[in-house]
This record gives sequence, C-alpha cells and structure tokens, in this order.
Amino acid sequence: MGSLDRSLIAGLPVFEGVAAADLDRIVGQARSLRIAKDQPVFEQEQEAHSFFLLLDGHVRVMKSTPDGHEVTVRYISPGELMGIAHALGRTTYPANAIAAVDCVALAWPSQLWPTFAADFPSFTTNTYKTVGSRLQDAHTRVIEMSTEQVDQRVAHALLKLVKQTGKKTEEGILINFPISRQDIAEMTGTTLHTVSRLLSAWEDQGLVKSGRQKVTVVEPHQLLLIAEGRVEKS
Amino acid sequence: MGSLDRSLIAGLPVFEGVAAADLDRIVGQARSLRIAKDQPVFEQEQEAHSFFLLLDGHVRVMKSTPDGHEVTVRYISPGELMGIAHALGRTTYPANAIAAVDCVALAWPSQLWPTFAADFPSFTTNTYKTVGSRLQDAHTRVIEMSTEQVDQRVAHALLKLVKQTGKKTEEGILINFPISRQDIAEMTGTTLHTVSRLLSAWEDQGLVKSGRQKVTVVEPHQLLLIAEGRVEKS
DNA sequence: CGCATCTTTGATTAAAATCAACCCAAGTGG
DNA sequence: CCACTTGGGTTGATTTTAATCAAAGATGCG
Repeated sequence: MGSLDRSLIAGLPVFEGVAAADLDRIVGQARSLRIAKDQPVFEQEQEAHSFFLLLDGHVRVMKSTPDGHEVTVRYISPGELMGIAHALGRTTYPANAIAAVDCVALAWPSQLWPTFAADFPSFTTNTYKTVGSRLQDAHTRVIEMSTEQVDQRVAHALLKLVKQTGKKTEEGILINFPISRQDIAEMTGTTLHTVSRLLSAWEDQGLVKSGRQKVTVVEPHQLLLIAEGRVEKS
Repeated sequence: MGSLDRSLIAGLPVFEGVAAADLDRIVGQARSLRIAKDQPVFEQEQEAHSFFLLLDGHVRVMKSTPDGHEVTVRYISPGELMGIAHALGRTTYPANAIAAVDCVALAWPSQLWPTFAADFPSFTTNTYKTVGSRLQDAHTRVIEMSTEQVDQRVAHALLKLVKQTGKKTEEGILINFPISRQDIAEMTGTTLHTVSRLLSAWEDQGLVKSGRQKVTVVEPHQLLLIAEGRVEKS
C-alpha cells in the first residue's frame, strides 16, 4: 500500500507540467486496484464514485442499447484517464468499462475532482485536452459511419488499434490484446460475418495475419489505401 | 456599440452562477456581430481567434471530408457557445460554422479563455458541462449510426430538431429555420432521395407536413414510435 | 475428451444507394 | 410583368452492399 509513488505517473502526458510535489499529493490520494480480465471497472448508469488512470492493461469502453446492441466506444491504453464523468458535469458513468486483459489502475474518489481542478491547473488543462480529443474521435467516428463503406471502416479501426497498442513481431504489428471478430464489428457498426470475410480476404492478399482473437497487420500501408478507399475491391 | 449589457446574457445556462458584476466584465470584452444567412461564422482549420455565443438565429456546424462529403455535426441555437476550440486545447476550429439564417452573436478573443477560466469558475464548469453533453451527443450519434436503420435515424433527427427549435403552429410543430432534404441527409448519413421518400411516406400517413426547406411535425408521438423501431414499415 | 466460443463460408434477402427523369417554386433580369 | 434559370423536390427502375439465414469447422480450456 505504501508502494505508490510519483514515478508511477511522472512522465505521463496528463501530468505534464505538474510539479513533483503536486504529483506526490495526487498519488498520495489514489488507491491502486487490479481488475481481472472480463471484469468491469465501472458500469453504465452507476453512480460515478471514482475516476481512474489505467496503469497497465487495456479496457474496453462500451455502451449497451435498450434493444441489446453493444457499441464499443473506445479502448483505453495505459496512461489514459477513464471514468471522468465528474469533469463533464455528470454524476453517473455514461458507459461500461470492461478489462480486456488483467489490468492495474489508480482510482481517486470523484469528490476530489473539484479540488484537483483548482489546485493543479496543468492537470485540468491536460484533462480537457483529452476530452477534446475524445470529442474529435467521436466526430471522426460519425463521419466515418456516414461516408465510408464497411471495408474502409474496418481498415481504419485496425489501423487505429495498431497505432494505439501495436507491438512489433516478426510477422508484422500485433494488436496487443485479445480481440474477436465480434469486437471489431462492435467498433465499426457491422456484423462479425462481414468482419470475418474481410479479414479472410485480406489474409489471402497478405495484408494481415489473424487467428482466434488475434490480429496482426502485415502491410499497414496497403491497409491505409483500403481505409482511404483508394483501392478497388477484388 | 455601448449598447452591450449583461441583460443579453444573464439567465443563460452557461452563465448560471456567475455574479452580476462578473457578467458585466464578461460582456464588456465581447464584440457583437451579425452574420448574414449562408455566411460562415468560422471555418475548419482556420486559426481559432475567437469563441462565440449565439444570441439569435441558427448556425449549422459541419465537417467536410477530403473526398467532398459534408457531414453536419450539429445545429447551434440561441444561448449556446460555439467555436470553443481553445477550451479543448486546440488552436484551430475543427469544423465549419454557417449561418442557417441571419444571426447575431457575441465574440471574445480566444486569448481571453484562460483568464475567463481562472476568474469565473462557474462559467468554466458550465462550459465543460456543455462539452460533456456534446460528447454524449456524438456518442449517441455513433450508436444510432451503428444500430438503427435510416428511417429511425431520420425520425430521431427530426425529433431532436423539433425539441431544439420547434415552434408551435396550428398545423403542428415547425422546425424554425430553412432545412432541405439534403441537410437532413447530411445529419443522418443518408441521401436526399431516401429522406425525400421517407418524408413523402410520412406525409401520406399524416405524421408530418413538409414543403420547400420546411418541415412541420404533426404527430411527434407516432414519429417517436418510428424512431424507436416499434412500428412496421408499410 | 468434450464443450464453450470463435470463426468461416455459402446462399439468400433486404435495405438503401445510385441512376435517371421530371416537376415545381422562387427569384432575376430583360 | 413574364420568361428563364436555378435550386429544391419527387418518384421510378436498377444495382450494390452488407445483413441475415444457415451450417460446419477450428481452437482452446476445464
């Protein structure tokens, strides 16, 4: 318990410009927690008691609709904040957050937010930059859904994941957590069948290698051409 | 020019909790401007020199894609902020804003944002609430695009517009600015043809009345049933 | 080994885009 | 004041895309 110290968070973009002493104060009020694979970090509509910083692992943020559809909003990578409902004037979480793998996170009680905002202006500014870029992302998603065909959207999604969590292997760049066809479908507004067909076709063309809950991008540049619609479908 | 005073903005949700004296200071630094119909308030990628408060009229915020598609992000109604790129850590505007009708707005230089944020905490909080709800809206849009059919999305869009800007008439509730089939298509990710067919069908069923750049919703409740997919298509 | 979950692939269908005309209303300018 | 032009709008026919329906294969875990 006494093992939390500022080295955990120093150097993260969200804490850029925050003084070392302030980092200590911030970390001092956090509790650390581990979340097992497939367990929730927080749940849609729940009282937003805490906000979180993911230290290790990957978390999938998703919304469920009344009629049983699931839409994946984003994946959170280490170093990112999540559950910051309070910063946006909400008192409940807007989505479900599920650990995609075993995770480690820091958590602060939500009622600390106003204090943090007042005492650590750099942290506040950085947080709102994060919010700003998430708003951007969401708008980009809307535009993609409005103007692109599924193959472009799936290609974009894979490239985004590769950029966010890609790990070099000798075969190409691996998306570094278990991800199913269904998961990709939920990110792109399509069905697992269509995703499966696309991945099969791309595998035949040597653009990707994929297996059970595993995708490796072999030719990112080719995939980008598909994402931008600059290539004929075969 | 000396005619700007706090009565213009007192009572707006964004200024809730701000002291009267502070309102004076805020208004004192604004310049007021009028924007003629179809003229831009600001443009995508431009340096974000100012942020705005719409006093009167309606502004369409839209993004253009490289390949010539236009996607409408939202309509701004009187009392709402726009162009607050700076609050989100951006230095350029993320979208185009075009006056849908003749408009009146207040504008502040963007460099005032940090000062405002420091001096008027209620204003800051309220602004981030706005940002939060726009993030919500964007996610809702993504979910709608992922899980609903066009008729549901168009119905949802009409209901949203009606709620935002609806004006009671003896025929029903009129969307209070000129809006074409094409505009609705750009809000819902479909084509003007499909929108036209839907509106024609709904007109036959007596749910809406529509004409050139004009839509009146006659039976909001019926439209809601369509929006929620709880009604068979004829 | 057996069962849960994923994945693949074929056949069919449904939804909406695209292609193609044509109509109508509202300005504009001679 | 009227002809003409332009920007919407409607509607039919056709085509495309991707969902849905259906049935088997893999894969990996307990």
